[in-house]
Amino acid sequence: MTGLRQKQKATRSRRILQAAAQLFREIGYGAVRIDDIARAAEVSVGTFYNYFETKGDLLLAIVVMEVEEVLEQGIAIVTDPPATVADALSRLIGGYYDHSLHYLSKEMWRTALAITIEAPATPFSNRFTELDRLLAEQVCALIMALRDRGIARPDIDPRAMGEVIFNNLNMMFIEFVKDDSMTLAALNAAVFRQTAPLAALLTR
Amino acid sequence: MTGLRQKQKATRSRRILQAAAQLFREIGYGAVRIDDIARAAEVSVGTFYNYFETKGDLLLAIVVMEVEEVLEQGIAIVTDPPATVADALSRLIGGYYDHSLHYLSKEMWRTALAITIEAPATPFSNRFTELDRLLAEQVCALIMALRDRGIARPDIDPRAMGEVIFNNLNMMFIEFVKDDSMTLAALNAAVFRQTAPLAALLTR
DNA sequence: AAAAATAATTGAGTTCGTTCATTTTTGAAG
DNA sequence: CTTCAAAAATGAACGAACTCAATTATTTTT
Repeated sequence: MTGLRQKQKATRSRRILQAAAQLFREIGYGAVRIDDIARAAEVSVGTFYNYFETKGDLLLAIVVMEVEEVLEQGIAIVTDPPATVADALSRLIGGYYDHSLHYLSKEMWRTALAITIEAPATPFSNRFTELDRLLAEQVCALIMALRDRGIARPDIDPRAMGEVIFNNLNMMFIEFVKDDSMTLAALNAAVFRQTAPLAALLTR
Repeated sequence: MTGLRQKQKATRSRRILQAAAQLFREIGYGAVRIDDIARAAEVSVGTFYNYFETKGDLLLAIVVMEVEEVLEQGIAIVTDPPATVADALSRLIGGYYDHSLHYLSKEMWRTALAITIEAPATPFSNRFTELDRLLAEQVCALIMALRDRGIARPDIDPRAMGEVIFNNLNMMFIEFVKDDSMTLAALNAAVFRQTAPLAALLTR
């Protein structure tokens, strides 16, 4: 039962997401009106709000897909990490960063990050926060893997170190999206400069 | 020349700021309309916009005053730091945190932080970003002071360490204001747990 | 197959931040 | 003291996100 309805719901949800993602990239999140999205997705404004709580929650739905891919991609590095602490961290962090502008503009990231702070209780905001936690856990898992292989010192606290390193890379990502003129290369270099001394301390 | 005008400008600016600060705390930033602020400050809505670019920029003006006090307060600790790395960091960071809710609610912080990410180019947003940089520098200065006194190891990179520790405390503060149920004690404990292992590595 | 119940769609209306053409106030010059 | 130019104040009008009462589509019941 509920065959046609469910199918229509899925179709409409997809159409709204796709239309919005394209418009956000093309003319910018701020310049897109709900009316534009509704028209492009061939639904009414009222229907839009049956599918997403707010304009911002729709943006977060798009961002969440991106972060899910990043998380997936990181698994490989944790499973089979590079041979030094500095290399392993650089690879994981660089992977996160390089993926970040694949589907999203800096403006989209700025808005998304702002929303997760300001309105942390919508469905997709919750999901985003959850994904952030999983990313932090992934960094911890990498450090634990390095310790288990004898690459990192045995007497460190992988959770504390992982969280600190993750919070640093996260904050630096915020700096990056705040500044339209900052390149990915500059971001990677800045974070490497910060993380390398820590990696040295962590090394056996 | 321009005696009365300058005086009136200062008076009005102060009245708007005070009225807004009180209303924001009493009924919440989101619930306050520009009209409420204008009425409470006895100016028109149009005049409000002669003094502040946006509602958010007014909020940032209030937040900036708070951060300026925090920065001031930190100087004493850098000048005469506690005798261990862990203590020194705890005192400085705890000082920041304990001050944070003196004039501002968590909701005000959430909105302010969101705005500095989303709209980083207004006058007070620029000032806030500048203050953030100065806070990071203060943490670096503390580590440098500890190194100079022989409390921290001489072979560390104080700038890299300071930035990482600051970014961590900043990110944790964001987590704190996102969660209305999280106490200051819980925040301090969480950051201590993260920072203490680092402090141990930094210790001579 | 018709009727009743349930779910989903719709777009005009509401709210609130922001703008701007007009009016009022202030300071300087004659 | 009067006149004039510049600065500041004003509030009605605008735009865009979001709401909700009425309508339409789908599913279930008889």
